[in-house]
Amino acid sequence: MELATKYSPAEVEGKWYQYWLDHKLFSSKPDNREPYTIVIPPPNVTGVLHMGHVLNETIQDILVRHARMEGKNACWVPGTDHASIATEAKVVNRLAEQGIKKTDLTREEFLKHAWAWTEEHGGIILKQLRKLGCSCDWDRTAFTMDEKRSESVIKVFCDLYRKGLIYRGVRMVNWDPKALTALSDEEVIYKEEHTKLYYMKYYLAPENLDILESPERLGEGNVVHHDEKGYYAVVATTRPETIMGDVAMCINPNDPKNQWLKGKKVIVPLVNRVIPVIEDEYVDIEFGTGCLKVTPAHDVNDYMLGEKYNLEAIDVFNPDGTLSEAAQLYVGMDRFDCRKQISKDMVEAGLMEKIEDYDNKIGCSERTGAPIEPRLSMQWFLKMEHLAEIALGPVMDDDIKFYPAKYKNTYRHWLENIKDWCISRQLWWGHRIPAYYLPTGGFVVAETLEKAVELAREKSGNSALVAADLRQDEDALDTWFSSWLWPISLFDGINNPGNEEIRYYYPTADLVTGPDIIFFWVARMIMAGYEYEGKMPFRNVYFTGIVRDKLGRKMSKSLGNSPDPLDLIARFGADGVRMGMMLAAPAGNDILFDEALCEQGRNFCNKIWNAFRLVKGWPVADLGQTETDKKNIAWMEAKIRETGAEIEDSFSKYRLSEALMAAFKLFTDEFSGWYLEMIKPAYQQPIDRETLTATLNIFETLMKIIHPFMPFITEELWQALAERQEGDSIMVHPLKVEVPTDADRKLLAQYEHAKQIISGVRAVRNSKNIAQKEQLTLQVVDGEELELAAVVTKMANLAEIQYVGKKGEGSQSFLVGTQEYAVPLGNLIDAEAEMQKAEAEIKRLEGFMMGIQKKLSNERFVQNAPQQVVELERKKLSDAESKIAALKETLAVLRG
RNA sequence: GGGCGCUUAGCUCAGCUGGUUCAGAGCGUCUGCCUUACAAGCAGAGGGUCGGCGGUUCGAAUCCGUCAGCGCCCACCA
Repeated sequence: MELATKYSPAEVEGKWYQYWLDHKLFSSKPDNREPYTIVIPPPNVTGVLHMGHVLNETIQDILVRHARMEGKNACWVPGTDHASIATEAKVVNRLAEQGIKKTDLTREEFLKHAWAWTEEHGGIILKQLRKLGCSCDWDRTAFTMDEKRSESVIKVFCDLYRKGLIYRGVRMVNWDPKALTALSDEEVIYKEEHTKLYYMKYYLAPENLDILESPERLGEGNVVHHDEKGYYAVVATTRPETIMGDVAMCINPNDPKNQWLKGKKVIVPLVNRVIPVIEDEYVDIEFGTGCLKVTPAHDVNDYMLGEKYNLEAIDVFNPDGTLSEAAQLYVGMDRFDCRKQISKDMVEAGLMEKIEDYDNKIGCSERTGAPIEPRLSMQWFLKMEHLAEIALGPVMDDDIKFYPAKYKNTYRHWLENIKDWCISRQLWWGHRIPAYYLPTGGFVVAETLEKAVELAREKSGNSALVAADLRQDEDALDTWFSSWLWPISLFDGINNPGNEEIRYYYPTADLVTGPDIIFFWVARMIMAGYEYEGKMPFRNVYFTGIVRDKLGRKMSKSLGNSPDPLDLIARFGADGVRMGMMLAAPAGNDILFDEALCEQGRNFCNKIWNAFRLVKGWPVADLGQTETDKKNIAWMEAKIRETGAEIEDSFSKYRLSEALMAAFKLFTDEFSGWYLEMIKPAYQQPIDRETLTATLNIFETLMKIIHPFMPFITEELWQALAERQEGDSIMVHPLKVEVPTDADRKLLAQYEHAKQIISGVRAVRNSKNIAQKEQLTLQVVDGEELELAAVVTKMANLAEIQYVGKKGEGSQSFLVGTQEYAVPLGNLIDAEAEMQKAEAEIKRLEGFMMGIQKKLSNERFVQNAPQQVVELERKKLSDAESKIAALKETLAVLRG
């Protein structure tokens, strides 16, 4: 069999993925093995694969495949999220392109379009995951809006309603004027913006003017403004367009500047409405002028004041952010246009005291980016107190472990300050709220229309009531109201409590996700988990970082710095991309992604490939095995146990990049660089059968170790290493994890010493420009016989090893530990340079010794430090002494 | 305004509860090699007073304080 010198992933990856699918190798059914479960964070159904997914899904696949190689029953459940607001926005946009307005459609018509869009684009991303090698159990593919999941959501809503945890009411919510829906607090992101602070004049009402005939009588500290038109207070605001909704002015009762305003009335500029001055300590005396305009309909704090002082709320905006009839002025104008206009009008009318630059934080919709409008509206809420309570302890007590643990703080802070969750959205794409309004007023909540009718009859006492009399709530539920059930609903635990699957797979093992959705999703899944299963939804949460480019910038379409994952896979292979991504991904940090890392991944594949070519290319013969090769094999096996233990340790800490690096070095350095070179037969000479067999076994073990990271090439080579049955796969042959023994450690140390001798000889070669082919002599100076003489001879290409009392003239020496070795080179030696080197080294060692001597002569050190440490220092000292002695001898020889 | 985290080689990072010659790894760089597995490779080498200052200690990259720079999260100052 002729093999190409370069590995070509394209020919290999598709073939094996199909093979895995054909033989259902990712499929999982409950059995008596230990389960290992991961539920995928469902990507948006209409999304496409980006680098963030590559990171996230690669990590999950590594964990799943690793568990599978441990012999666990690994189950990775895939699926997609309906992403209500994002998808609805996309559908609305597409309809707009066709000249169709959403408002022209009925709910049913719109949903038809939305489903069509979902069918068309849905699942693309799942197909892309296959290119990456993800070993999901595709038969379990779910969708947050499929039948089972929808049923679960509705059931949970009804249950929470009956428990009294869900209520409906008019509240101040975050309104997205672009998407025309309410949002939860978590969907609002704050952006720093340069805005203006407007100082507006609120004239004193005429009936109060008499009191101010002699303002100086009001006492010290009052700041009273007046101009030709009269006396006025100044209000600073960032939102002049809301003055039409002003119903009061508020001052702090302890504010000396504004004592004169107590009990007075002022006139809203332009609007000319007379409003009272109220007093509340909420007002910050230092900010602006200490006068606050109160607009209960358009600010959360003003709303609170309104509640407290029983003020009217005048809503001056339409849902889309234009001025409403209630505003009376600027009706129909957009809120931001209105701001400009009103500012201009007030300046012209002499009602503006001044305008200052001001940096402000503006709340914006996470999805549409539109600035949020605080708005009073009727919404559905979920009470969070109880749920927060049951979700806090398990994380703080590490029943659920967070990696990195620092997110525990974030989590706690959120839960301890949690507010009720606004779960209704004024959208059509989503789970429709199962509340039904009665013709006579009031509503019932029920899983089905039939049940609703029943309840409605009871409630109204009208037994003639039929389905057509009921009107279902128009709103849909927040997407996260379905996502939070995901680990349960995937195993149908809501509809079918205690079924075999939920009992077997739940709690799941690991959740891999970004810290940006810790509140949206992670925390809420924990709540739902304890509320509905009485157990955690997952035992560990691995928070990934954000994928950035190598300059540390976030990847974004506008910057054009986000590579297309499929393109990367085409160029480097999926294994190469997976490795590149993982090398860049230390746990918990942001990922600075660089294509060069995929190159390293590709190169590693090539390395593995060529090692395979070498081993497979050797002719075999029954020659009998040498003792040296037996020992070489034992060493390699010990090395595998040693590194294997390290890798397992890294896995247990979720330090996957470290595990991968260890596997990489094991294969490249130890196996390819040392072991294969040690056992390699001379050119065109056969290898003995025993050594070859052992080597193939070692190769197979290495493939298993690497498999979780690079599934394709390891399957390809595993299949080629021996005759395999159709349907067999590397992934159903678990890797036995063994622990290194004391004998292993002894052997490893022996080889380590030998490797250093070999490196020493190579360094001599390098410094003297001696060709690799030229055989050298090695002298062991005043030392014992080398245990691995044969290995050293072969690897360093020696003609002979001599044991000498003193090294001869014209040789270059080096130390391994305290043992001196020399390579005779005749006239190649530059005595002068050698002497200089030796002298420099002596000087360094003497300095080193002085430090230790100082330490050892310090009585407090000798007394206080552990005996072990003191001993070590003494050994360092004696080692240094003997090294210096050897070097001095070298000098003596060089001097002749 | 609160809270958290980070700063170690040119780059990206590891160094756990202070003590092995502890200052490390990968990549990059430099030098020499197209040595019949692999130039997508091999061999070798150079490179950091562990952000600054102060403290605790026999001993600090590691613990404490402080300053500087960077980042993240939370919060109703209009």
